[in-house]
Amino acid sequence: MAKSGPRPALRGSHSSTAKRDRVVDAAFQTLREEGFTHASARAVAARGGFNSGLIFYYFDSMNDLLVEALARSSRVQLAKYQDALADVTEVTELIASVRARLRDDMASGHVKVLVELVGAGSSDERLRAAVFEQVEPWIKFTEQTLERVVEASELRGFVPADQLSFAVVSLFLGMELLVELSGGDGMVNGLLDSVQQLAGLVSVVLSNGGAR
Amino acid sequence: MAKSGPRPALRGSHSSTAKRDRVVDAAFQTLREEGFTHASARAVAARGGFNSGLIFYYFDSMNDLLVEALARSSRVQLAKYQDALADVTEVTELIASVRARLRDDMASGHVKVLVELVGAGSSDERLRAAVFEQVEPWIKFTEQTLERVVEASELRGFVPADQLSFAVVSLFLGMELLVELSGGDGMVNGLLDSVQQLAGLVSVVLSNGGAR
Amino acid sequence: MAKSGPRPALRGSHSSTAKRDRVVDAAFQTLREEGFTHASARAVAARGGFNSGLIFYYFDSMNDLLVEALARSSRVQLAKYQDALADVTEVTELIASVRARLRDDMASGHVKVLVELVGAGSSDERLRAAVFEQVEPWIKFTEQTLERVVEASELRGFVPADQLSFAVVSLFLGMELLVELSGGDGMVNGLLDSVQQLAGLVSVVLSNGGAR
Amino acid sequence: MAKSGPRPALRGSHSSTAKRDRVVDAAFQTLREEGFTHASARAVAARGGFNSGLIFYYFDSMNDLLVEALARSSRVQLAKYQDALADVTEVTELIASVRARLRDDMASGHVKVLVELVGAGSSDERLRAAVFEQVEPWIKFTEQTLERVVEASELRGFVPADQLSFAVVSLFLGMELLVELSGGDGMVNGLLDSVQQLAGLVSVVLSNGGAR
DNA sequence: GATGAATGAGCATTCATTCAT
DNA sequence: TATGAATGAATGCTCATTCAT
Repeated sequence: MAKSGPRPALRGSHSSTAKRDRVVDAAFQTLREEGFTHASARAVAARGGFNSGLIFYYFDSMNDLLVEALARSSRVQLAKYQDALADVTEVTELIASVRARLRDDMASGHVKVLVELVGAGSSDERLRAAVFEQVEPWIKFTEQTLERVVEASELRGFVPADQLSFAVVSLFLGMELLVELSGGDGMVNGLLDSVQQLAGLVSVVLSNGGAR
Repeated sequence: MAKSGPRPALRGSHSSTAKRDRVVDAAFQTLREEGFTHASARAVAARGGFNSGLIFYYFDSMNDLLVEALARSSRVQLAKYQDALADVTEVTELIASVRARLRDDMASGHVKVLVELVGAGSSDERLRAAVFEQVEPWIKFTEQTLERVVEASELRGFVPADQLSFAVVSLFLGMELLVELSGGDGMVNGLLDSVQQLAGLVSVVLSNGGAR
Repeated sequence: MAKSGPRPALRGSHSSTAKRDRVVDAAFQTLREEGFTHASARAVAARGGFNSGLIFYYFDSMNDLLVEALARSSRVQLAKYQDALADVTEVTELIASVRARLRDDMASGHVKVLVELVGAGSSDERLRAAVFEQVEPWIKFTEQTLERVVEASELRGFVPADQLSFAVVSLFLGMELLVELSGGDGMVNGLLDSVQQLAGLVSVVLSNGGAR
Repeated sequence: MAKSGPRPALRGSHSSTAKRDRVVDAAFQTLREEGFTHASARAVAARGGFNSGLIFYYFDSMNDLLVEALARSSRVQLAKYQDALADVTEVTELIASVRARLRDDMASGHVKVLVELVGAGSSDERLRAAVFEQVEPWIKFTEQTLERVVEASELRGFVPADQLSFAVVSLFLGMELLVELSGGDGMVNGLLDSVQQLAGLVSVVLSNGGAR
C-alpha cells in the first residue's frame, strides 16, 4: 500500500517514520472529524500543517492513505481487545469486557473512522477490498472468541460460530451507523443500554438453559 | 424537500408528474447501480435520457433528489412489510415472513440504496437528517411488530421492545453493509443462512422457555 | 471522439455548433502559438475567453479536443490539396502546385499544429493512434497523386508508389520539424529553396531520362 | 550546460564521474523507453536507483540532463558514422554503409531519443536551442560527406550540398517520426525497404547519367 | 557527495448549480 | 416545461526544484 521509495534504511528509524506518521495522524483526525467525503488531500494537509503534495510523496493515492489510517488504528484496537478477552470464557464476563472496550474504542474515534470507510467502500472497488481486509481480522477474532465462550456454555453444539460472528460484527457495525445517523449524542447511551439489555437477556436464557 | 413551484394541481396532472417520476427513477437506478459517489447530476441525467438541468427544476439540490428516490422506495417497501406482518404474532412465523420480504426488498434494490445513503449521511448534515427521517418509520414499525410478538410469547416483560427494535434494525443494516463490503456474491447465502440459524436458535430457546 | 451529449438535434444548426467551434478554434490557436506542452485546458480557455470547464462539456479529454483541432484543419487543407492537384500529371507542374499549397498550409498554421501533435504522439498511446489517423489520409493521397504522375512519366515501373509516398511525407514532416528546431525564421526560405532545388534536380533527371 | 561546481580534477577522478554517468544513463534509458513526457526527475531517479535530488546536484535542470543524455549518445554515434564513411566516395557504397550504420543507430536507441527531444523542442526555447546544437553537427557532417560523393560523381555542379544535406537529414528524421507514429513494428521494415528502393533508384539514375 | 523531505505551482477533470431561452 | 450552455470551485495528483543534513 505504501510507496516503496521513502522506506528508511533501518526499520524503526527516527525522523523519517515520524514524518510519515504525521501524515497518517492528520488523515485519521480528518476522517474522524470531517468524514470521508471531506477528507480531501487539501483538508488533510491543512490539518497536519504540511503541503498536500507530501501525501503523495508517502502514498500512491488518497485512498491508500485513508486505508492506512484505518489499518493503524485497527491494529491498535484489535490488540487491546485480544488482551482484554484472552482469558474470558463466560458470557456475562465477555459482555462486560466488550462494553468497556467499546467505550475506549469509540472514544479513540476508531469506530467512527471504520464506519466512515465502510460506507465509502462502495465508491471504489479497490477501496472496498482494502477496507474489507481491515474488517476480516475482526470477524475472525470474534469467531474465535465466540467459539471459546460458546464451547464452555450450554449452547455448545447449537450455534455455528462463524455465522454468529458475522451477525455480531454486523450488529455492532449497524448500531454505530444508526447512532451516527440519528445525530450522534442522544441515542448513544440508549445504544449501550440496548447492548446491556441484550446481555442480560442472553445471560438469563443461558443460565435457564444451564438450570434445566 | 421538493420545490413548491412545479407542483401541479393534484387532479388531472399527467405529463409533468410523469417526467418528475422519470427523474426520480433515474436517480434510484443510478444509486442502485453506481452508488452514491457516482450518482452525480450528469450520471442521473445520462441514465434517464434528460438534461441535467431538469433535476434542478424539480429539486433544490442533488441530495434532495437522492433522498426522494430513497423515500419513494421506502414507502413502497414499508407498506409491503406492513401488509405481510400485520397478522403475525408468532416468532417462527415472523421470521419466515421477514425472510421472504427481505428477498424482495433486496431484489428491488431498496436495501442497497438505503445503505448507500446511510453511508453517505456523514458527508452532509442536511442529508444525514433527511436520511434518518426515512429510517425512523422502520424503527417504529419494527418496534410495534416486536412488541406484539413478544407480548404474545413467553418473553413478555423481559425485553424492552424499543431497544430490541434498535438492535434488530442495526443488525439488518450492518449485515447488508458487510455483505456489500465482502464483495457481494459469495457471502450473500451465508448471510441468509445466518439469519435462518439465528431464527432456529431463537425458536428453540423460546420453545424451551415455553416448555419449561 | 466528441461527446455524444451536446450533439444538436439538427445537423448544421446554429449557435450550438458555433460555440463548440469557438472551443476548437481556441485550441488550434493555442497549439499553433504555444505548442502542445503549453496547450493546457486553462491556456485554451484563457485564449478563447471561456471557462475551462466548458472544454469538458464538449470533449471527453484535452487530447480529444487537440486531435479534433488538428482533424478539422487537416480536412480543410487536404481538400485544398485535392482540388489543386486533381488534374496534375506532370512533375514540374506538380512541384509548383505543391509549393504554392505549402505556403498557404504553413501560413494557416496547420503544419505547425500537425508537427506539434506528431511530436506529442509518444506521450500517450491513444493520442498517438488518433494523430496517426489524421496522417494516414495524407499518405494515401500522396500515394495516389504520385502513382498518377509517375505513371505518366518515364519512371513508370521503376518506383513503387507506396514507399515513395512514405518517403515524401516523411521528408515534408522532417523538414518542417527541422525548420522549427532551427529557430523558425532564418531557414524557412532556405527550406523552400531546397525543395525547389530538389524539384529542379528531379526535373532535369527525368527529362534526361526522356531524352535518352 | 553542466554545473561548474562538482567537476572534479580531470585525472584520478572515479566514483564521482561514475555516478554522474549513471544519472545520464538513467536519463537516456528513460527517454528511450518512456518518452520525453514521462521522463520526469522521479522516473529517471527510479530507473537509476538514486534519489531525484541527485539530478539537480549534477545538472541545473531536467532539460539540461536530457540534452546531455542526447549529446553523449550523439557524440558516440556521430563518431561511428565518421569512421564508417571516411573513405566512401561512391553513391552505392555510401548508401550501403549508411543503412548498416542506421541499424546500429536505431538499435542503440539514439534515434528514438533524438526524435523524442526534437519533438519536445517546441515546449521550451532553451531546450529547442540546445537540441538544435546537437543536430547541427549531423547536418554539417552530412553536407561534407555528400559534397565529397557528389563531387566524385557525374552530378558535380548540379546539386548544392548544403540544401541536399538539409533534405537528407529531414528525410531520416521524418521517417523515424512516422515509423513511431504508425505504431512501431509493422512499418519499420517497409521503411528500410523504402530507403533501399530509393538507393536503387538513385543508383540507377546516376549510372544512367554516367553512361550517357 | 548524496539523500530524503518538503514545497508550491501546475495539471486534467468532475461537480452541483444557474440561467437564458 | 425543459434544454443546452456556461460557470467557479473543488478534486486527486504530478512536477521540477530546493534544502537541511
